Amino acid sequence: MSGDGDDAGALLDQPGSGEIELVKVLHALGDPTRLHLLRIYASGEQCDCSSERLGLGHLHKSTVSHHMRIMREAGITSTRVVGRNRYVQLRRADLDARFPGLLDALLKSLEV
Amino acid sequence: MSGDGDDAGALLDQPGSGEIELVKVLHALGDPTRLHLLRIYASGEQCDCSSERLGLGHLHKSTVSHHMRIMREAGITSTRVVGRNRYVQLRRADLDARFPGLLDALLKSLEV
DNA sequence: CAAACTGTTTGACATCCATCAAACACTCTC
DNA sequence: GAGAGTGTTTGATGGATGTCAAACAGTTTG
Repeated sequence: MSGDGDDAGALLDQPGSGEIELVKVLHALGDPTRLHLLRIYASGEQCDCSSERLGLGHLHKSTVSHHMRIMREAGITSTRVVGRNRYVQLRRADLDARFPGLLDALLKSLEV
Repeated sequence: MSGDGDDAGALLDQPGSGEIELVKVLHALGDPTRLHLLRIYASGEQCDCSSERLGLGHLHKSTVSHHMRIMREAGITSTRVVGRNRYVQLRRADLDARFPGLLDALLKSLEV
């Protein structure tokens, strides 16, 4: 059923847009797997955590969950719980507001 | 004396401008001390490693040397040996060429 | 309700990392 | 050349990290 009123799913805990710390963002992205995830989410994907589109088939599901948490707690992504799935999304507006130009520069750098 | 012909000092080993890897740069900057160093060097300083202007008096000199190496091997800084001093400098042009806009965005984000 | 599904949590483990301390290498100065 | 100065290298150590595996929790379906 639909639960207790949230028709779009509940949002997992995450830092407020003004609380995102640069050093945590950089630390989170200083890992190949999470940098790969940034690329995926930036392409507009909003897929669940076990999607094949993530390209993480070589990692255990608990490891993927671990990376998801790091990115969410750093303020890079937001996670919405819908049913038994988690939909992860890039916090593009929040990141742009806090660190103008950074995300765009990072995404452009990823293409190199 | 002047040594063997290098009047500006020898350059320590560093990756070529085309070999700088984004994930290594982000990993290097995902640390409070090194992010602090980035801010110092970006201000145009080109001081030796034990300068009080680095604001690292609380760290052992070998620890500072360790951070210097991480940043140099990531391609963020270049180190020139002059006499018994090491002059460290931000590789602004190389970083801009490889990752356009990234350094500016990072420095602007540091002001927040 | 039972079974399947999705993802988290906990534990274990090997590795990496930031830090300090001591020894070393190199350079400058006396 | 002896001593001082600057920074690196090596070793040690405690803490963080990435990974897997197993157990668990919530949800959907039969």
